[in-house]
Amino acid sequence: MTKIRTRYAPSPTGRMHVGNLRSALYEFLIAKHDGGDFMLRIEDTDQERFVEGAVDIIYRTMEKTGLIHDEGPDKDGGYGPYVQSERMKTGIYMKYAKELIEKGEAYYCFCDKERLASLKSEVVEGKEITIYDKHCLGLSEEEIQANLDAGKAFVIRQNNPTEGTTTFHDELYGDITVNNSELDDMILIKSDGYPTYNFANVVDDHTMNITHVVRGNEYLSSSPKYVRLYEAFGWEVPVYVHLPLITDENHKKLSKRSGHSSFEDLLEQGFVTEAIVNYIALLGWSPEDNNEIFSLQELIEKFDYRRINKSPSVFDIVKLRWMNGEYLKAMDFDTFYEMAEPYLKQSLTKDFDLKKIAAMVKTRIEVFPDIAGQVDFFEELPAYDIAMYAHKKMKTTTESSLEVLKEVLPVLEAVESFDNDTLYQAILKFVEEKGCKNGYVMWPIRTAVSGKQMTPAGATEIMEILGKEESLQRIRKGIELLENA
RNA sequence: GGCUCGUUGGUCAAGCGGUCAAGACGCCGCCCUCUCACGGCGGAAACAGGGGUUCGAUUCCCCUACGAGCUGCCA
Repeated sequence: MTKIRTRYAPSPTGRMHVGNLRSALYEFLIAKHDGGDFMLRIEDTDQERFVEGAVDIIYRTMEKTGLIHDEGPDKDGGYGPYVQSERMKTGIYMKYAKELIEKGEAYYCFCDKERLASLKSEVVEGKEITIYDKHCLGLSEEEIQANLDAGKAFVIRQNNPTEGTTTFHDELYGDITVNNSELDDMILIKSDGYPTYNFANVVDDHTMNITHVVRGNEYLSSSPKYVRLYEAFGWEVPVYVHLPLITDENHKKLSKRSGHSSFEDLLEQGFVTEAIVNYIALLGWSPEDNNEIFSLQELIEKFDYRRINKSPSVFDIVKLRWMNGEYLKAMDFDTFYEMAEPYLKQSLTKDFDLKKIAAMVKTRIEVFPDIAGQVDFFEELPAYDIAMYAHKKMKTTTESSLEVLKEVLPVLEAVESFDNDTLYQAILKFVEEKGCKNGYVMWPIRTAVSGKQMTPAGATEIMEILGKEESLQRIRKGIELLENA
């Protein structure tokens, strides 16, 4: 059995789309699960869509997610160059295109835009559909040469048969057969001399010895044309694995509009890399057991591409949030703190013990930006409705709260050390003397010092953070509010 | 329009002829508890429809419906 070689072949057109990231992940996993090689190839044949800096994004993302390639532009494995624009300079695409012309599998086409536009076309859903009529296939050698000599712009098109059928095999979808009459004579070499994706992809995959071509489902219906190319060359057809699409909640191809279509979007929204990778791995694939939390290493061990689902899956940001929360809970505290600190500092400018606050918040947030809404009250007591003092389950009312607050204030003033334990013990003692439930006095205190319905900690922990002066002041403020009611 | 693919709870997803049709997220309830969260327990919720094949179909075949993708000198 030959060693598996897969490749991730992105176009540097901007951010890393999660669909592309998942392709890269699966390509990586398929190779690594089998001890194979994973390579990176940059497909920059479209100069118009090329975005400055996009290549760096690709490198950075691969490194951050741990999808380390064995070969690539920066790691020559003997199959370089690994950037298509550089490969083009070697003349490789033109050479192979001419080989196909000689075999009668491709031909020069000198048709200009006007002629193409005049072709019988149909407009469906705002898109114009034309099928090339093989007009230039009828050109004689002399005519072609004359055009070439005159420096006339040309493209090279694949010459597909108009009869019969073509079948190709996909590991997931099985055999797929199409009528050759459906096959358009797609362009192999563009008029600017660059190869199209379709052609460069085939030439590169073959010359780079790729054994498993793993790519998005959007290529499924054009795969027969690729297979024809392999066959025209007399090359061995690689193993194809087409991946199901990832869609948004409206079941449409995940687009920028969703707001979370790229890896960078997700990082900006406070997700951690490991959780993103984990979640994405599970979009379209599931392990044999019921586990859901996997490190990259575990994924490598467990990944079996035969278990990839065929149907498209919806990217569920809610579940990703849950999973991110799981990662945050499992994270060791120091790492968590390091990541949380910038968010804490954004909300808290006073001299608080941020580590203690971070610890409170760790099991209560799903993504870092959630921190703000959890800790805002430390910074400043919000304006609140005194109706909050009445809580059915705690059996408190505004009246009882006022009474409790007034009674407990001296107790708190008398506490020698204003820390959680001491405060808790002091209040417990008060509760015992009063003969009521804990919540009956804790609830009013917590409400007074936080001004919030819910807080990431109990009354005593909050007071410890706030300090004696601020805490007592907030309680007095509560008493004042209740008295004026 | 044509071609290709897909269709199990709201979402992810197991299942690969015989199951009371797993599990997870979310939702609801209960417990724990100084609120919330965490954690624990429980609940509601699905095989798109119609024909076959078969002793028996979620599973195999066909049709319909719906959805998606492709139909670019974009990938």
